[in-house]
Amino acid sequence: MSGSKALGGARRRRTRCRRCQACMRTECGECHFCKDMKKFGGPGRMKQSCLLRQCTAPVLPHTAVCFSCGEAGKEDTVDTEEEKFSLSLMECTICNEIIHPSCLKMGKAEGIINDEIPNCWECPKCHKEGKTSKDGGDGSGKRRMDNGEVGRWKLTDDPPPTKKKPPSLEDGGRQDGHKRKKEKELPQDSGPKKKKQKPNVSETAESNGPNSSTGGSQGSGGGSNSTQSPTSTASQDQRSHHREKLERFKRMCQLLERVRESSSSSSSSSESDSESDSDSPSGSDGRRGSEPSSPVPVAYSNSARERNRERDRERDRRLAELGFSASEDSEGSVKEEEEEDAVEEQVVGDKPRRRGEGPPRGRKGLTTDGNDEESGERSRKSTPLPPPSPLSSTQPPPSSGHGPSPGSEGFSGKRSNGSETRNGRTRAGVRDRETQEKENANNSGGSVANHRHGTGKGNKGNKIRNNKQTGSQPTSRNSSNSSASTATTTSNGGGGGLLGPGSNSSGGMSALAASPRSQPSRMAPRSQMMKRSPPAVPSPPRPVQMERHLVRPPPACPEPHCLPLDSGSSHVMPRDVWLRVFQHLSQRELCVCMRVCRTWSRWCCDKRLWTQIDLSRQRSITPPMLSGIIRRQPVSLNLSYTNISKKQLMWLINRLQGLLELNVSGCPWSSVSALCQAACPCLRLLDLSRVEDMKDSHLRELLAPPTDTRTAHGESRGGRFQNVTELRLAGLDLTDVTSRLLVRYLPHLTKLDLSQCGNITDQTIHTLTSPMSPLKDSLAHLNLAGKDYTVDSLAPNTPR
DNA sequence: ACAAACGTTCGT
DNA sequence: ACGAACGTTTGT
Repeated sequence: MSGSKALGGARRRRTRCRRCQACMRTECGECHFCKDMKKFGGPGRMKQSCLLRQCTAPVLPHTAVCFSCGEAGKEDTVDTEEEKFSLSLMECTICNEIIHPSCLKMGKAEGIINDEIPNCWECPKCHKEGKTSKDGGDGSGKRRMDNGEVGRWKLTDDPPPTKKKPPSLEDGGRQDGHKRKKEKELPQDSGPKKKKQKPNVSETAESNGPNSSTGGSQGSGGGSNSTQSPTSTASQDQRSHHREKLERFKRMCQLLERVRESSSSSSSSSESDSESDSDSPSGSDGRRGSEPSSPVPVAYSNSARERNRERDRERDRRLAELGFSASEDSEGSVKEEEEEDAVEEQVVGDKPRRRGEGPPRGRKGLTTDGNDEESGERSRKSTPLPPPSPLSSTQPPPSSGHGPSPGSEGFSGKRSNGSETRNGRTRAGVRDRETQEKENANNSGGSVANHRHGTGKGNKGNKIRNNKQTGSQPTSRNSSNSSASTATTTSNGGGGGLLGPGSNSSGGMSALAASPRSQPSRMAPRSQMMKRSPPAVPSPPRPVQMERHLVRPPPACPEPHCLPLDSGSSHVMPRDVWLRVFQHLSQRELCVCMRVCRTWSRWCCDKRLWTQIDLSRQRSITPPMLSGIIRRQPVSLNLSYTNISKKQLMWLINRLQGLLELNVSGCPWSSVSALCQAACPCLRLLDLSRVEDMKDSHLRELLAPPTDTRTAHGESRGGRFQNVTELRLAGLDLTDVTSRLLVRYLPHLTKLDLSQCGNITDQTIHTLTSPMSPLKDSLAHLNLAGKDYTVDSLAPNTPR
């Protein structure tokens, strides 16, 4: 049973935070999982939560307790972030142990905090041993997941498979025996419980496992000897488990995408933030504090006691090994940052790092996310996405956006959340800053990874540094990474989480912001990261698939209001003034600025500076670019003449619920068709000019409401883009059929561009201006250039 | 005790 | 690699 526990404690499954937007949302009733629910008329076999309700910051259950002292998280009892961090329960992604940083003998500073998930880190012990997620130390050579992903966050890992139990249940209910049952369970039918072959193994494992494993060698990884074989089996298993988790996430993400349509109501993006709830866990804290020592987890039922004993023993051993002690903290240890920072900072002059407390703690930061993700993606797989490409292309430097609050509609809401997120993050976030920063950095770097973590392989050594760097100054990190220190990291993800694969990544960044050209490198990614706060995203471990990653928009975290100088004083120009200056810079230039110093990096991520993102004519749209876009949550996105794939576009659109303007002109219909499965409730401007192979039928698919009525949730009836007021269809091979579609599905159209549409005739004009047309009054601008029309047709209502 | 839903395993 | 199924864990 508890096999899993081998590690630290039992592995605890995480539960929803209940605070993030996703958690607060209602079931869509349309996704696969909802449809499976009995409440929606399904069989109830899948037992999965609605795709739109996937918690972005799953927390440790209230029953989770410290492996060392057996008590729950107590962060609520203290005020400072540091203390909160020390008293909160942290779950190691590698060994799965859940412990109070303050109960570690080793310096807690050595741990690498994973911002993406609350209360998640790579414990000092594992970190020290080099176990990274990936590499693991485990020695494993084992399989681990392959990717290394492992590292990332896992929610829980252990497979508890153990339990066997067949009790059984429900089955009866199940009617049917689904296949599985049949097979395994056959014997009993009713009972079905499936599986569990493991019993044998597992049992042994469990029973023994723990012992053996734990005791034996590993101790889960973690602890015990990691050195030794840390995980040998256990670790491996765990990893695999991790992997699975990750995969799940991916799936979810994918599903989300698919589902999205329906979801119109809420958007994914928004979620982002909120989650952090960092505390959530904390919330949990409250939980029991009881259990003194017995670490044993609740869960185990059966042999629990015995196990417990064993566990205790193991625990002790492990602790001993680890050097845990009941209370020591060692915060002190931090040190490191310096190096890293040094580089970057020097460059700029920023110095900020310490803001927090002396030792930087925070590592994390989410900062990286975007990058991380990206990198992660790449590194890991690339499958889905197109290969990273060099951004180089020509691209116009976009002008910077400025719109003040633009994003508003969509975003605002979301963003606001973002802030929450922070809060949530608090843990992370807060800590971050202080303590965590360092850690974060790691994370971030790594974080980016969580997923990355694993990836981070390279990191290990660097981790801290990187992390810190990243964490602390996201942006800078990039630079640093790329440039300086980094090299090392860079290679893998190390450094990068950010960039990930070196070249690409850099490219990515640049792409986003600047586009390829010159700056090749660095910047971009991180910039977004800056935000640091957003913790949790469930990021999919996997690198590649974009889908999985949930890229959260940068939280609006509190930013420094002044620019600290080396002298210790602050620059005379306050943030507001600097922002005014930044508003006059192009995206590319902003990217450059972000590399200057941590403070600038953060300032340059101000949403107001990125309301418009122009990636037109970029040869390739890379994962980093995509996540960079998501993080910035632009109000206006120009993807014209890019080779963005359908999958990428779908991924993007589903995460930009606040997008007001979208330009996909010149893109192939095969990609643009992604919009047929998306929900863009806020979209006001859609530019479909010169979309390759676009026909009337395609436009119908695009504008018509989702077939699913259900999905429609109401709005849809008006059509997927019913709120679009400006539509550009220049240069398309459309016929008069189109006009009927417009009249029917775009009732609020005020500007229409039909220039260079050779097959449009007077009929279109008549349709648009007929008494029955809602457009006869609303349409204020109509461009029919490049076409011959009769004066008469234009005469009537249509304003021209 | 129950509903929800997490994490794992199985079948394709 | 995916998606489905389902045991088990969590929170009420």
